[in-house]
Amino acid sequence: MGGVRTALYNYLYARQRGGDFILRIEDTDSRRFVPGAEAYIIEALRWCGILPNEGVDADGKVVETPSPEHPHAPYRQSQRRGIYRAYAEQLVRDGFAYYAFDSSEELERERSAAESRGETFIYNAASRQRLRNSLTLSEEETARLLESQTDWTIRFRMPEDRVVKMDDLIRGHIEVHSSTLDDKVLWKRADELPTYHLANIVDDHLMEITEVIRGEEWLPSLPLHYLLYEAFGWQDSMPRFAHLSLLLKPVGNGKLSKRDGDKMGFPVFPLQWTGADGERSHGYREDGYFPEAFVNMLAMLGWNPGTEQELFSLEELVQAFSMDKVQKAGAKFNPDKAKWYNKEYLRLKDEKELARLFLPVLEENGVCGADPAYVERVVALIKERATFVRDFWDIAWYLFRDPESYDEKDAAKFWKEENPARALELAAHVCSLAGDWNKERLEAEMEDYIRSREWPMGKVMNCLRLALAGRSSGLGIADIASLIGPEAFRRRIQTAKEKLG
RNA sequence: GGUGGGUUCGUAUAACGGUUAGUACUCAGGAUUUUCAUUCCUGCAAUAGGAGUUCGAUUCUCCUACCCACUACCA
Repeated sequence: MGGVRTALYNYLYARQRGGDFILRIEDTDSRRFVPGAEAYIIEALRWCGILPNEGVDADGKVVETPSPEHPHAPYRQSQRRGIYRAYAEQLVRDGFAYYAFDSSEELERERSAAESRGETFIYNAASRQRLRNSLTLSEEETARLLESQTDWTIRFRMPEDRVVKMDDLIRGHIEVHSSTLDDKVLWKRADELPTYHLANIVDDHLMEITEVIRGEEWLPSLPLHYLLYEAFGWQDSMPRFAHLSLLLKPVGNGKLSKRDGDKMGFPVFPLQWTGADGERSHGYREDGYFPEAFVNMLAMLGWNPGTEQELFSLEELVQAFSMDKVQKAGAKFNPDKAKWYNKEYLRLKDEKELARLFLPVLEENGVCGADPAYVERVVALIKERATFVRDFWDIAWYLFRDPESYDEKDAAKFWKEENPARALELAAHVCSLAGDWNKERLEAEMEDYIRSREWPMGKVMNCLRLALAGRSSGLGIADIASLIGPEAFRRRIQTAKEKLG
């Protein structure tokens, strides 16, 4: 959800300003490769209608070289691995980076040693002079190690005493002192791949990125990114940054996690996702949410239009979106509001579309070959009672099949005294009516019949509903009768007479 | 621990330094209805705490508290 929201804000911002929304896959950690993840992202964006107009192809085709449709190809960093090393070495040459030969074990030792002293180990100006790197080793030794070892890295040489001044589109001006930052690894010899920081800056530059809208977890890296643009001499074309607050769990503290959804019964993924462990997580799509509702809900989580309008189409969002209305604080996700949005969108849909979506649900429940026109009439009557299309069945199953049993509580409450007899008499009268069985006429006839006899309307009607629908709650009797028609009406009355007595 | 970010009803949010602090969701009542649902009406409920600036602070400044993120050869 958080990822979709970030993508959405990027999309809205880009489209509003006539820019391009580019999908780039940042897969520089070979150990964390997840099969199917990229295809999942593409499909999720497509379901949401948040379409990148440049980037990896939707069909997963591998684009190797730039072309008019793919001016900045390739778009997977794993396919771009060849370009990063030269940039990293340029920084070494210019004195902004250096080769580091410390093994993970050595660094681990440093960390635990610092911890036992109640301090935190930090690889920067304060410690790099006593560690094994090209700044402390001789030129010959460095050359030898570069040649003989395969696990060295290139680290950024964080300035010792600088105040890094930054601007964020959402948070305004921010300052951080460089002494609190560390010498981040930029490139790893072991897998010939850059880390996020290097790859991101190089690619953003090469791809002519003008705005970076990303999650708040990146804010602490922003000074490093500023310094990298500076070291490359690209500060004039540096993109503008906006750091979005996180999506928080509905109750308690902390960011939204997969667990929260499982526990409270709401999806946290746009689409159903099956992890490597075979565990399946719910998706908004599979749970019956409309993509428009999902997107609308996400848009309003951390942004507001400044008006009281709550329902926005994607196009309206493109028009209305503005970065200065984006909230700085994290937003707790509210599953009830998500449902409310779906309900609103459901009633906005026309009957034809809803009937089409209802058909498979009917088939699942053994109703095959339903007449589309009939289903449309049903849907028109019940759509305001539902949140999801799948609710239709619970609401209106008795418009497709005869009840086989009767709710015991309802029967005990209504099927007593002289009311059943009256209901049956009324039913007989209705059956005797010749001509058109339309709702208005049936309603008027029944009302007249009951009123002229001074019967209790509710009690009699509920007996009829019990006979027709198997329970006392539901649609109006005239609605039910006009829909199921005289034949089914007679049959159900007869069955009720036999079964309920 | 350090650094950075954040803080208005339970939740999402609104409010040129001047409002009875508004709206939506949820919840509770009521009206309408042949029941249920819808719809409509009403209600509950908030500026984290403390200083300061000001005639006046939700809004500006500082301190405190609390929350979050980061602090990897992950992104």
